Amino acid sequence: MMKPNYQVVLIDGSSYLFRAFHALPKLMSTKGANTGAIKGVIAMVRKLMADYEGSHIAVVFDAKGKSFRNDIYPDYKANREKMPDDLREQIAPIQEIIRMMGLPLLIVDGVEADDVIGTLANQAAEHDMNVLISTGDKDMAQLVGDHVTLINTMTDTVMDEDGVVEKFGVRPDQIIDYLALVGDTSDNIPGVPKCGPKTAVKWLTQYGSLDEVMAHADEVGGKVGEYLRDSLEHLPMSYDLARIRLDVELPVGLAELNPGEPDAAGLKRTFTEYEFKQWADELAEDVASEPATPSSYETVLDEATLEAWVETLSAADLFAFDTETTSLDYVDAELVGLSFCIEAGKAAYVPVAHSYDGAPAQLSRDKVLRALKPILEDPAIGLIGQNAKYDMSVMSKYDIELAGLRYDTMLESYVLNSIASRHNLDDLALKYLGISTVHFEDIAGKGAKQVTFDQVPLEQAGPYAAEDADVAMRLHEAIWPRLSAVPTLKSVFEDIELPLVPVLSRIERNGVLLDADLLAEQSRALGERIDELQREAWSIAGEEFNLGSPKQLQEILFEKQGLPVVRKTPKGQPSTAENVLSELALDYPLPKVIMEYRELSKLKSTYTDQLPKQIHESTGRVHTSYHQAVAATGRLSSQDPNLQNIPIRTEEGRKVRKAFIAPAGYKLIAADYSQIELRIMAHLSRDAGLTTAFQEGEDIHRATASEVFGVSRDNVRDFQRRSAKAINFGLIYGMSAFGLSRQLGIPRGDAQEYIDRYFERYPGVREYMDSTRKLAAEQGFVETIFGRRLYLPEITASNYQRRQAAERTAINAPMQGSAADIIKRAMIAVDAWLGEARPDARIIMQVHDELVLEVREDQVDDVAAGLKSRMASAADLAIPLVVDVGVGDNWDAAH
DNA sequence: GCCCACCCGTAC
DNA sequence: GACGTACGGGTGGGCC
Repeated sequence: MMKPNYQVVLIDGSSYLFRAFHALPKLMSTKGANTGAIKGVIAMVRKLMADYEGSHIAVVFDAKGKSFRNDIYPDYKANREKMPDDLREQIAPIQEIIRMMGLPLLIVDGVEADDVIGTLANQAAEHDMNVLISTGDKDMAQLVGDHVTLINTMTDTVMDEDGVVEKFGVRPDQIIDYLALVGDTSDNIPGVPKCGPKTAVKWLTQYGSLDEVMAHADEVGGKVGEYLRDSLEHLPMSYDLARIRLDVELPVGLAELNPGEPDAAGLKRTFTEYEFKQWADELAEDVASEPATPSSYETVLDEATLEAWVETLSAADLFAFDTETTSLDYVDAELVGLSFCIEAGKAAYVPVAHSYDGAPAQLSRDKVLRALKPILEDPAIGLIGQNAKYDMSVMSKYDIELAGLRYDTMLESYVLNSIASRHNLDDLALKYLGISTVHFEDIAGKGAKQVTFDQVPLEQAGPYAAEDADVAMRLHEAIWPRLSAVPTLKSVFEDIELPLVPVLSRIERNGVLLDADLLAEQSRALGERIDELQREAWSIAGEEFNLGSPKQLQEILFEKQGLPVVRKTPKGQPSTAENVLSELALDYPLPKVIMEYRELSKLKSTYTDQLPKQIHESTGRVHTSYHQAVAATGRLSSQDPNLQNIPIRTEEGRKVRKAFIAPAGYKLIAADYSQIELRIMAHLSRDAGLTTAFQEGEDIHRATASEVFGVSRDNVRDFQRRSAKAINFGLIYGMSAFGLSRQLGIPRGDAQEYIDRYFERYPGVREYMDSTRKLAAEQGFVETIFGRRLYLPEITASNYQRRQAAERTAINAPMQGSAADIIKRAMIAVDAWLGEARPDARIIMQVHDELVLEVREDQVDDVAAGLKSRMASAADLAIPLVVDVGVGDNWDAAH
């Protein structure tokens, strides 16, 4: 597409400031300066300068302090949160750099950036000049017209008049009306309640303008019609607030908005200071910036082309690889096509099973796989994937074991910064490459209309699939240098996360055998008891209601029966949570019934009803998905079904585990780390008392109770041990006296006393906690024993609550994360040991501190011993790691 | 019927 | 509000 000629380019610096800050990864220079937003904003400005060289150009920022809109409406932007400090400190450097780049920088008191841009655009349009406004702010759509176009430089999307209609459903000249009706929570502009985008468009389409909508307010039916009539009074004000001014007084004219000579030395100094190495280097060598790599995507339909690609890939050291299939579920997924990228911009899609009407002839799947198998199974040819576990699982169905996996961009992003973003391809592409990719839903549809990939026409499927591989390649190139620059992160990636991928793929594919008949019987029994409880509850309440509805229950308990409100939910509703009910149960009959009802209906709906449905017909087993890039601390998570929250604490719940069984001739072995997080706390803090207790193999809660309550080990009472246990767990979670008092049902003062005495007896722990908080605040992250990082952007938040939450995470993450690192290392070691030498023993589950294996009976002793020793030696700590091992015909029995 | 927020509860 | 990390079911409201 030809770029129209824009004589004027106006950049909305303020809108990008916030978006860059929130959307891009937080960066910090080694001197501790936050630089993520600086880099993001400057990158965009540079790009615009390069793309529109020769135009009048200006960068506009909001002025500090209030604008004229506050005079119209004192609450304008009133509920906006204070700007985070780590963003505020980046504003001055950004503006300084823009000045040094020689760009006109406009900040006008009393008005906002929007109004300055509106005024300049208006002046330019009057002179028949074409204006490009670079902004991330949707409100600017009202300025679009013959001469004015918007571009979002973060997503590279351009919006002209048709684009506005497409995005909003109304014309640019209706945007102010639209904004007035919808309102804006972030600016605190009131609209019409319950009137969202859809309703606003409907009205404006029908009546044409806000004035006409207001004139016909009486015709609008329903609840929302009432709201509209209630809003008539303030709507003109909302319109006025949303309206960008086109006539503000400016200190400079259009003609003066020309780029001047950049201050190269200043830029070099500044870029170096903030460690924007590439930009600094460019200045030195004065190298013209490289043009973006043009993309060349190919859809492979004939043997000769396939052969050419086979040759290229065979000779490659590294290429990116992706599969397209019929399902997100790796068990059911059938291969539809494969894509490869040999270098950024150069990729191919090989379709093998597109079967829509009129699909062109494709190479047969067998033939293609036969040609590719030697490449994919060659450990010397490196592969880059994005969530490669999925591709690995799919390919294994076709008897191809991916052998050369070197990089997985999802895991690279996760290890680099686990919380900065979601780690899917589309989000990463936007974040690290600044490009908006074709989304699956764009070509396959969504909801009920979604089709499987084999039904997507090749014209769309080819570029989409090739792009996936291309983007994986580019992402790797963008992320890896940053990841490998930190040795501990590089090692977490290379020694833990990447080797874990094939292990997890195997565990998932192994699956777990369930006794469906037993679960059905449990469901039946639970159903009976649930019916009884429901009748009982109705009889006590004197009316029928839905026991599963907290809303209805709250009415019955607190309004009709007049029970005291113990605690409220965050939304201000009287809480009916378990601990509230158990308190009320002391004095009233209904809560106890509800409690049992809740317990049993949870078991039935979540477990005994649900699990049998998840058994795959093809394997007769359930196959969970372990997610490796979800939990911020480094833990795995498990989904569809979640096998990491199967009940164990109550007798009733525990029965579910009897349905997790070993096949005939096999046993289950369950091995779990004993007190691993407390042991890690002992290791990290090197507290003498704690260390000794573990070294001598004491019951740690008993030992703690003995210290805290000043009694001998033999005289620890039951409640003392229970309290000590609560303290120990609380420590891991960064607990407060309030939390402990609530947990134990004791006065807060007593809880504080326990905590004080704990720290007296274990001073090393207190020092560790203090230094961890301090270090977290200084460096902005905490680390596990193996150097995995968790960033804590809110550790310096001015909001007390948020800061406290970040501090608790800072305490918890090194322990939880180190435990995760350790069991991951153990999984890799155990998997390697089992390898091909022990085909009748396999890992089938991981539950954070526990591994479950399925082992042929005659090998149980050997495997149990090997498992135990490998888990125990997965880390070398100051105290021993203890592993408890159990064997049984089912998971319950194996404990 | 689909989507989402909310409440609640399960695990470690 | 007050103890960290997850996943998921049911309800109920809004929307199409």
